[in-house]
Amino acid sequence: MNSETADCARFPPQPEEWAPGAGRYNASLPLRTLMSSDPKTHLAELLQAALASVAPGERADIQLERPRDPTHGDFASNLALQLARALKESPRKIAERLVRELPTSPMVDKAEVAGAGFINFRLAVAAKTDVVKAVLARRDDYGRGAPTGRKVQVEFVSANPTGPLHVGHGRGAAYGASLACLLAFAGNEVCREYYVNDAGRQMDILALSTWLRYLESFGETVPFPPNAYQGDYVREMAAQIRQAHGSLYVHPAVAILASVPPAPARREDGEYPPEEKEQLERHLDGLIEAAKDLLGEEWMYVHQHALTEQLADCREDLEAFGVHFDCWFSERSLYDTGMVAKVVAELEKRGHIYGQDGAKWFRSAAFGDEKDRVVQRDNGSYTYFASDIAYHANKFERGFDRVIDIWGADHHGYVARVTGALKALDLDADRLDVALVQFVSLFRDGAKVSMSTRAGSYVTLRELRDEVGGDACRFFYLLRKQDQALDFDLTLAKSESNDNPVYYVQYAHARICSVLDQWGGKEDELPEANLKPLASERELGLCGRLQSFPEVVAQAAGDFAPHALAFYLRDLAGEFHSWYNAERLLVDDDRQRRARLALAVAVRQVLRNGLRILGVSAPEAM
RNA sequence: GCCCUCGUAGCUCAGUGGAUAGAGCGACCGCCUCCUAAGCGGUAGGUCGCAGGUUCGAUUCCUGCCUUGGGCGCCA
Repeated sequence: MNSETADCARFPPQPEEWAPGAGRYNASLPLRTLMSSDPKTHLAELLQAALASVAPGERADIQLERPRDPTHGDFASNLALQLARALKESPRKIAERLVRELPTSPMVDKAEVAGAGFINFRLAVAAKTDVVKAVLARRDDYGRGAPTGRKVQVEFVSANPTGPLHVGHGRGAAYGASLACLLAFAGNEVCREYYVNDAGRQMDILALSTWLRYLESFGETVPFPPNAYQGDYVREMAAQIRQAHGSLYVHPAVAILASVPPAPARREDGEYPPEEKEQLERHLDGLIEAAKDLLGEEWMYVHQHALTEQLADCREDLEAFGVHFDCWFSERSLYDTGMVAKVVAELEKRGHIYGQDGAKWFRSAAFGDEKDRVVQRDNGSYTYFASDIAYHANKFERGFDRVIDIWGADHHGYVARVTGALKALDLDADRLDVALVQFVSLFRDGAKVSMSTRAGSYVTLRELRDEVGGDACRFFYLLRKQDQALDFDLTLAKSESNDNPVYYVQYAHARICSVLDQWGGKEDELPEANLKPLASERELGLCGRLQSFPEVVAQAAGDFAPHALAFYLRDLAGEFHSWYNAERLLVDDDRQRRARLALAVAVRQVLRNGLRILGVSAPEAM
């Protein structure tokens, strides 16, 4: 025991010693809470006690961090620096007094004042190695947060079911799935939802595209609009319909075009001036109207077929990517149940709607948006915004404590209007979080892969998975904060080499499995191993890393930041590899061998728990 | 033009109101008769965009400027 703490012999402290009546510290706190087995919590309690003694009545947010520099101990607190102003005393002096008043603890080897007034703690060896037992006891649950009782909804991907998912959707999928899993692991009840935009114009365009391809196959060729869906999957759906129903839906091309505004002359480069673009849109809408008129009830068959087909494809794609949803929520159902009309009426009742130019406008500017927005057009149809309000109102009705929307960054202009609408409806907009996912650029051999949705030349998620594999996809997507643009290096993700960070982490897991195989002993005896032999700097460092896993989980969940977990796993794997190279695990000495294997198994467990949250597999051999 | 976002090592990126700002890749020098070299050790590499301000302390917070990307439809 260090001389600075030698005079601090009152342990356990008597409550009245560190909890004066005027103090805010809870004197009735049971003593055993001072004996938290988690070192960080324990240190915070010790500091709280010292604070109550040094500065009765003073309240402070006890912060403990793990210093990067090992000479700064295992934990450091800036408590004295925080108090300097209030106490009008130098931080170092306060720190010295705090250290003097610190209750002694078997978990603390040394507490010393350093630098500007930091208090550096060095833990007793046993306090570090005990984490191995905790990990081996809780196994798959190590790091799991206590149930919060909170219901959280994460809505993500929600791509229009009008074609294959592309690499941008893949990022949203990887982020959303990992975030949902992370939030669940942190103790929340999580519902994963996909909002299906099955009511809008885009779906009509897809149905029209399919029908036009179908007609083509019968020789009834209507020039295919450049702003319709170009992909081959449209032809496939057309062929399916033809196979199932023959010529049932055929109408003469001339009859279709009769009432439709003409399209502008075709431009091979696909670049149309603004007025021609508008003309194209009018032409497309005309075709949709004509299709609806001619097909009548049968239009809905084509529409439904396209929707079902694309949704199934999308779902299959996501499942193969390890992304699952608890709920697929239909936009159309919001219209069918009258929810959209109801919510607009409700806004109207509250005086937040006014009419102008024949349309209904919501006063979103009064609720933090840049300007007011139309919710119902002059032709009586509702805007996408209207159904979005209804959808969010519905989410809140379902009783989630927290609603998280994961949107493409190009939707960021919608955040203000949606939160505005919630406020206007007297709903607690603070319960809504919108996480914006930035764009993805693919790089192959250092060169950017050009993608254009317009030209239909985008790389699909499926192609990406086929090329680099699901694990590398998930990991690479998560290696970058979601609100930052991502450069996805295909060459690196594909390389089965030491350059590839996903293999780096997985390899650590496989290595441990391999060592255990060679050991051939009984793994279930390891939790009882005596951990005394764990004493090297690397071993104790690894213990500290394992100890911080629950903190990393909690922090990452709070920040909606699964990438923090990916970085943690890379660090953990790195520390393991260093240890593995420096020291043999399968040493002759049985006691030491068991201690090391116990630590290795604990590392493997944490790698597994972390990888599972990220949706990456933990292979036993590579 | 207005709003938001970004700027950290050659490259790709973490990070934080506090101690000497980190990792991976690339470069250079080493390590397999030994538990998987998909690994490890070491060296080099920085005015944390620029200028002010708040603070005991700013790469972190605030303001301005420059820069990156995005948003500003009765589109979805």
